[in-house]
Order: sequence, then structure tokens, then C-alpha cells
Amino acid sequence: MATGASFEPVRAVRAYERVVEQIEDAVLRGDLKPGARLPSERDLMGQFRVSRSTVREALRVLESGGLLRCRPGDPLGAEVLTISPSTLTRSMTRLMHVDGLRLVEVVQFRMMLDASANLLAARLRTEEHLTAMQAALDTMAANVSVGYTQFSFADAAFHDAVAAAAGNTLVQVGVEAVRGVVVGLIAKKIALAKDQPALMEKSLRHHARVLEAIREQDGPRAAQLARESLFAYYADEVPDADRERLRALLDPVQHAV
Amino acid sequence: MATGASFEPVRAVRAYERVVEQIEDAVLRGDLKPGARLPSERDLMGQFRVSRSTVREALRVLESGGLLRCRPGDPLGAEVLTISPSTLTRSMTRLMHVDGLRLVEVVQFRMMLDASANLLAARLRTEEHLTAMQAALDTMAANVSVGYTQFSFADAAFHDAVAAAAGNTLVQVGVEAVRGVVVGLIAKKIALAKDQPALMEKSLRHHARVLEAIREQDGPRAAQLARESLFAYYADEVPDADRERLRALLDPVQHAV
DNA sequence: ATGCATTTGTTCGTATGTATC
DNA sequence: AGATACATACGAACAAATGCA
Repeated sequence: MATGASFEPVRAVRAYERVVEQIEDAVLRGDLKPGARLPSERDLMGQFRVSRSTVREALRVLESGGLLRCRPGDPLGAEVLTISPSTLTRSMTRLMHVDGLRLVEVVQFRMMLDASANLLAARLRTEEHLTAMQAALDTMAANVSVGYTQFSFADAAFHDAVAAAAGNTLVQVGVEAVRGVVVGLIAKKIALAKDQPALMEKSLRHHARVLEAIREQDGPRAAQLARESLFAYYADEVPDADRERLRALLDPVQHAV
Repeated sequence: MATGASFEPVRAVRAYERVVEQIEDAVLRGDLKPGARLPSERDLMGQFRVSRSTVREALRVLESGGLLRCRPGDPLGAEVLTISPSTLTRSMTRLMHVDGLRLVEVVQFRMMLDASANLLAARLRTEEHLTAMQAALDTMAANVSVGYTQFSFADAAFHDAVAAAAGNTLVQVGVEAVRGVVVGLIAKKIALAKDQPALMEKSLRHHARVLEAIREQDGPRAAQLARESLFAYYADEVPDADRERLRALLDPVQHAV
């Protein structure tokens, strides 16, 4: 060590990554606003001094990242899109599908997210939010006799309305993603259940109580309702050894003593 | 409408997307476990019946998504990676740079995650976890005089140890991702700060109190400590209008009355 | 430790269907 | 409706890098 400087290992950065980087930076800097069009692929290969394939690989990456939309034969070039949380949802969903992830972890996570969403929603909701939640609840009630899939859609709409009232994009996409994973994990259990209407009625009553708590701006009760009902729904589905891990989140105050 | 069936518009799905879809599904199904290798690009173009360029575009997308790692000249083929929160961090970072996502939302989300992680850790920690946290804390203390970057690494190690004690992969990666975003946002603020050592000392004291609460298995106190310290750190950084949104999460019990 | 076979990174040329003017 | 420019997709080729005998 003749010098005091510390060197870091350099990883070979490929050509297409440099192209992605430059375009992404331009978008993030606001140099390329949503709706703007990129030059044609041939122009780009001239500007970046790389081959057509390299440009295309970069465009595919940016397209799959949700920053661009490319259409075949569009003389205007690729369109810059407004950044959306769709990729965040995909990342979260992927993360939750990873093997070795057990149901208890997903349910735990959902207990945290739903409770926080309800807490925030109770504190920050407006009248518009309340009417949206009520509408979703009415749809749920109407769909009990229709079928579980329709009921499930209305259920998702209710949770979405709550997350919207909470006013946090991360909570919103998190709730959406984790809910999708959970229902995916127990879908066949529901399909095999003898008395689906009873399950839906039970779910309906719980959602009504949540809405009531949010309407009365009772955040802690809304949060606790989320934790309790999720525990009640899924405690039987997890192994005995894991049930304690769910209970650890159930009522924080209990553990204070 | 001669038929009762309802048709949906089909969007032209490109060849590389089909390839991405198939490989991604195989990984998510667990058919391709981390560490497994993909066939060579020439084999893949044979199996998918597409050209090499198409295969490469798909591989680039999967690589940028963090599912694969490709190396030039590797006869073993692309390696399937373990899902990491890096892409989640990137998505969140992008979302924030476009001001669709504000600092208040990220701090809110971190308050939720850190509080829950501390709560679970206090309830479920073992002696091994405690020694790991203590070791990270000692490293933080030793690095106060060294520099902020080293201190920050030890800080991350502490939070990682707490998340590990919580025993939930989703919490772990979530904490890591959101922490990365937050420190990235206020990095220059720290760099410009007059008295970095004072900030580090303050942070050190806070972490020591958290460890104490976790050691005593006082979950609610550990959770509240996380919320309070994050609020104290970042309340000044958010606009006045947003501060109320942070306070809504600060002490849930207060809002009960 | 050396060389060899294989693979990836990159480039170029070409044919085909498509969107815009 | 036609012409033009474009993206999609294919295939071949060369250099650099890797793993294995």
C-alpha cells in the first residue's frame, strides 16, 4: 500500500448499461419529460456510437422498467412515460414469491401494513374517502350471493380505498401486493371451503367494523381490527410453531407488561 | 354480438416478452432455484425457436431485474440469483425522483417498518441476536471518530441484525430498501452538516436505547423509540403541511382519545 | 501453469410488417 | 391510397473472456 487511497473493485460495465444509465438519468433529471419522444434507434446508435442491438437491449430494459413505451413502426420514436408504481408492485410480488418464504411471514407483513394503513386512514380520511369505502362495502354485500371472485374484487377495492385514504403510495402498493400474494397462497383453500357464503358474511362484518372505526377516526381500533381479523383468518393455516410469531404482532400493548 | 363471449383487445406481445415470461415463471415456481444455471444462449434460441438477439434482449431484461447474472464467456451459462431488494430500492428511488413520491411517504413507511421490526425483535430475539446487535453497536461507537461512511455501514449492520431477529424476510428487505432510499435522499444534508460527530453521537445513543428495550423484551417501547427518533430526525426535512402526516403515526395511543 | 473449446459481448446486414404523413 | 421511415426479428461474424483438461 504505497498510497493512502483505497481502491474499489471495478465491475465490467457493459455497453447497454451505459446507454440505459444515460437515458434513465435524462428522464430522472427531467431533461426528458413524460410524453417526449426518443430519437429513432438508428439515431441513437449514432449518438451513443454503439450497434443497433446494443441500443435495442437498452430500450428493452427501459421498457420493462416502465420508463418507455416502444411501438413497432412508430416514426415518432419511443415515448417517455410517467413513472408509475407498477414496477414496484412487480418487485414486491416477486420478492414475496421467493421460495422459502413462508405463509407466516406474508401474513405478518400484511398485519403490519393493513394495521398501519387503517391507522393512517382513520386519522386522515376525508368524506370522499368514506363514500368510496362505503361504496366498496356495498358492492361486497351485493356480491355475497354472486360468487367469491366478484366478492374478492370488491374486497380489493375496499382495501384500495383505505390505502388511498392513508395517502401513502408505498403503503398502497404494499397492501395491494401482499394481499395478492396471500390470496394466491390460500386460493385453493377457499375454493374447497364448504360454506363460502359464511366466510364472505364474516369478512363483510369485519370490513363494516373497520369502516366504522375509520369513520369515527379511531385509528388504534381500526389498526387492532386489522391485526385481529387477519390472525383469526390465518392462524389455522400456519404451523403451530409459527402461530406464536403471529401472536407477537397481535396486541403490542399486552407484551408491555 | 352473436356470441355471449366477451373479447378483450389483444396487445401485440413481442417475442422477447414471451421468453422473459417463461424464464421468470420458472424462477418464481421454484423450478429454477438460486445458483442454478441457464442453458447457453444458443441452446435457448433453439428451445424458444427465436433468434439470438431476441434471447439476449430477454436476458438483459431479466438481468436488469436482478433475477440473473450473466458473465462474458461463462460456459456454465447465466446464473439464477436469489431475489434481492436491490430492484425494489431502484424502483422506489426512481419513484421519488419524479416527485410522485414525497419524502414524507418514505419516512412514514420507514417508521412503520422499523417500529414493527423492533417490536418483533424484542419479542423473538435470542442471545445470538443480542450479541450481533451489540457487536454492530460497538462498531458504530468505534467509527464515530473514523468517518460517516464507516459509521453508516455499522448503522446498516445494526438494523440488519434487528431485522434478522424479527425473523421476517419481507421486513428485512423492506427495511433495507427504504433505509437505502432515505439515506440517499439526505446524504448531502449530512455531508454539509457542521457537526457530524454530534449527529453520530446522537444516533448512537438512540440505537443503544433501542437495544436496551429489545434486550428487556419491551416491544412497544422499542417500537415507539423507532417512531420517535425517525420523526425527530426527519421532521425538519418535510414541508410543514406534511409534518402532520408523520405525527399521525407517531403515537397511535394519543389519537385514541 | 498452458492451451483449447465454448460462451458471451458486440457489430453488421437483411427481410418483413407497421404507423405516420 | 401511396410513399416513407420505422421497429421487429433473423442470421452471421469477430473479439474477448471464461472454465476445463
